[in-house]
Amino acid sequence: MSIKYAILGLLSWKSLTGYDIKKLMEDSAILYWSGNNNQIYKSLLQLLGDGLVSSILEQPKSGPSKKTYTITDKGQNALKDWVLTVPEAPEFKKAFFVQLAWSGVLNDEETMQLLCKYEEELTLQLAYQKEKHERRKGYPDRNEKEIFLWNKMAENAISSCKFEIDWVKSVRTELLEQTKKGATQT
Amino acid sequence: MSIKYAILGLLSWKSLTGYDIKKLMEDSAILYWSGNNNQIYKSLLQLLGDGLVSSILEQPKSGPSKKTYTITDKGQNALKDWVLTVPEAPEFKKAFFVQLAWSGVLNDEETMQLLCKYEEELTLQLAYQKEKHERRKGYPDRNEKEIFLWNKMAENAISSCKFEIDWVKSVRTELLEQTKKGATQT
DNA sequence: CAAACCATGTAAGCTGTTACATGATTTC
DNA sequence: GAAATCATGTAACAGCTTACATGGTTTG
Repeated sequence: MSIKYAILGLLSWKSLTGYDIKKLMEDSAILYWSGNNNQIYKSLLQLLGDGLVSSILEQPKSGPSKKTYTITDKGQNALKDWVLTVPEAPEFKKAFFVQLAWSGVLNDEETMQLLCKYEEELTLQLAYQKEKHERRKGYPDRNEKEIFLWNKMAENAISSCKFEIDWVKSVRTELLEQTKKGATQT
Repeated sequence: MSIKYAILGLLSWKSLTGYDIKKLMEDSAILYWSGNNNQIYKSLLQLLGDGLVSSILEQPKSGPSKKTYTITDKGQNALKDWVLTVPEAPEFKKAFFVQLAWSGVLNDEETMQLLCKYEEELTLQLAYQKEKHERRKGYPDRNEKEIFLWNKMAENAISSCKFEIDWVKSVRTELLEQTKKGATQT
């Protein structure tokens, strides 16, 4: 469950509440989880049970009570150990490809419309990623290297979208050419 | 559960057993599931319950008994309806980025080694994708459009790997330059 | 005074993986 | 005769999402 290490990483930057973590995850291009309560609050309890974080309950005079979590030395070590583990290859889950795979049941116009809709989704996604990158609010910037890597990763997210848009555009134009050729031949 | 439609799609091509489907999924770059029994056999039972497929139990004189599944008219319609639904944007789950995000705890050499290992994983992945594409055994090729699209999708899988490799290479060289600069300045 | 936000948590359910269980047949 | 393949299925569990439940505070 690498979400635990995502949380641990955020806490290595500064002490946070569950709610803070939720917000940071929602707004992050890199920490790709949805930021739902269930996972976050459960993970925090587990981290606490494992002694990787400690918590302080605060009861301000005004406002709701909150638990602030802080990483422990044991947590810092666990994080470093995990960071050094052999990385996994990325997972590209392109559900649309499953759809496109069976587009044999469609006519040319329907296929084109499907490709267009995919491009629209990607364009939305791209705008979303760019916005996240430009806001860039409330994220670690402890040193030059960290700033550099976070920027590079955000750029990667943006370029991945662009790459996919270019791909779908090329498929559309090539498909159009094929259709024309087929029409003139018959 | 889009795996049901992945299965339905395969059955729209030809009648298959659960075991056939398992093998096809394992070897496919597009149908990204692991091809585990649990999901496939359960999905087939559900599809049967919904009347989207029919099954015939065969008991050959030699060899194990097998159930061959065939798509029904209702199944064909359900597939086409699903293919025409609004596509989702792809999910890029790059677990490595979570690791790299907290590489602030590492020194420069450790960071470099981490990036190198990621590149190795990607290189393996690329070879795997290429091999899948070259074998290209036992997949639908009902018409020119279908062949074209399947090729384009396989190329996309390969190019996505290449894109990621290029990214990690550029990060490595830029990071090396920064380290040198920092070293000469101090 | 309604909507949005702060803040914590729980319940139910879907998706997906690894591993287990069984048994026949084919290949080396 | 051991290992791989064909063929079906189940059990246990990890991961993730939506929605529910509660209640105070701030903003428009």
